[in-house]
Amino acid sequence: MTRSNDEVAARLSEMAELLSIGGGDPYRVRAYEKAARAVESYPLEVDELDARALDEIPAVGSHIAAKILQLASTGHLDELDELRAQVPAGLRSLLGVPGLGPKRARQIYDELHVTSLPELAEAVRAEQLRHLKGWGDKSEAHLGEVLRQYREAAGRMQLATALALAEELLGELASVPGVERATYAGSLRRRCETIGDIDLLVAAVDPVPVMDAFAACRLVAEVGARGSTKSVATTTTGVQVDLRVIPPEVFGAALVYFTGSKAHGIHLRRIAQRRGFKLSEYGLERVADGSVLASATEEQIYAALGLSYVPPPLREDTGEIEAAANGELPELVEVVDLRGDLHTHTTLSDGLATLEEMVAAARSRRYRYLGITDHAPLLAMQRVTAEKVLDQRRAVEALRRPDLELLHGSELNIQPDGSLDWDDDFLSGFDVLVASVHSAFQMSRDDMTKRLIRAVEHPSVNILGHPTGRSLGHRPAIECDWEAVFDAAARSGTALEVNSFPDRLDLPGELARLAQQHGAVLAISSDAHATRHLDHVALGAATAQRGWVRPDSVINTWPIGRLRRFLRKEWHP
DNA sequence: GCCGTTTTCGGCCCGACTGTTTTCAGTCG
Repeated sequence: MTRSNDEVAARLSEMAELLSIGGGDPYRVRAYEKAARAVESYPLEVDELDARALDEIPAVGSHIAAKILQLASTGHLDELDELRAQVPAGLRSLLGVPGLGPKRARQIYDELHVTSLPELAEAVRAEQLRHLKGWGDKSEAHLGEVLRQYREAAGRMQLATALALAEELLGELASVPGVERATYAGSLRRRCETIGDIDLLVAAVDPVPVMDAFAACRLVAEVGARGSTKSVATTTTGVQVDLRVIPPEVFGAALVYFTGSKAHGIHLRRIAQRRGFKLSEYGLERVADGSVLASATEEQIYAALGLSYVPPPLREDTGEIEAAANGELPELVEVVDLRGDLHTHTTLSDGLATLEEMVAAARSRRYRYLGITDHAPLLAMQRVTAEKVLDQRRAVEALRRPDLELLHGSELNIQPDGSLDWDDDFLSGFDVLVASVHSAFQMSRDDMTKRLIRAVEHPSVNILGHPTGRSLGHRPAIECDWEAVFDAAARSGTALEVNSFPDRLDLPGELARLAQQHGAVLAISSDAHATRHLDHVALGAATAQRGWVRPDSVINTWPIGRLRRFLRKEWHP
């Protein structure tokens, strides 16, 4: 929530939600939703724009422009304040529950006076919902299951949210006099897909000015506990942040300790113990005489334990310590290795940027190639037709330049039986095809496996898009025999996507690792629906790192010639 | 509330799925 656009978009979304609960004009609700999305992904800072510049934003007209101006100058919105007064606080949180829309949220409030998630869970337990009109025991039981999953995810934020928050705080702490280093540790540094709380580490001789600056940070709402080396704060967005101030000479040891994971740390300490050492957050010591072997840097500590340096995303005790001992850690793919992006959208389907804008953004990232893969017709909410797609292909041809290869493609929909949009002849006309599951997520494991294998084996399909279909904190992964799918992908020269969208990160790291072990290749893609979304590949690359993925396993690190041969299926493992 | 080779009003994303119904309402993507 550091960008003004994110804050404005959040207010516009809240307007939409409150209007929908209040039973307002659904088209007006949608107008606010669309405007929120457009603002969120707009490349310029909206609080620096005047009325005319705001009108340039798609889906923002004169009314919403005026509201953004009011927000920018006063920090609040009259109409939103009025709506908040009309709709009970807490009722909004019910809309976040999958399966509960405005109508049912309103119904539950009106008839059962439920205004919060705990009250909703209680109503489910008391079997009150099944008596409401349109409800039965099945829908009530289903809601109970959804609520259970929802509770498990609660209190954790997405990786991207935590990164932005941590970087903002570190920016303020790094400029405090006496600070030698400032970084984040914990699950955030390991690039876990969701983050519970944020751990910050600062190297400084005197902790007092650092703690003072921390308490004064714009994003810090209150400091709950403060000791001599540690402060615990809550941010304005309700996130817990632990700050530890460490003497510079033991910073490396502290970084190892607080980066974890717990299992990785235990394993390291066991190795230290066997060698007659003791490892703690203060350093690696010889037990016999208390002499310090290493403490200032992580590299020194791993080296003193006879290990090569273990990158944080690998520190889960899933074999990385053994590999480090044998000098067999993999070279990991990095975001700078990516030469292009093979899954992006434009205004032809549900993207917010035009083809020309996406191409310009790819060029400014110095990509060598870009795949344009708008949705195909079976995703009914879009209005894509074969004619529009062919028009787009001509537009792509016209934009071709030697510095940036454009690949014309589509994101197809895998039907329950594994079939795809369009016939084989039409499909063979594309340069790159992503095939994804967008519907019927609940199938038996066997049927789902057959469905995915049929799509993966289609001669024109190049990439299986967001394979598990999960939405973090919202929808679980589909049930499937992944090893069978990965084997089929390896055989047929189809890549598995590591989708970089913050609420997907799909494949997850552990499945990406399994895919690579089965000889399949991967594609790290942004799934960008706006120019700024292209940056999300940093999250995808981090997720791939957690899966031990090497650069050579990722098709969009390859030069264009090799990539084109792969896309034409002229590639054999 | 937005938007316009259907232009300043009257459209606006539409088909599938689920669970409840007996013809449909609500939700989702």
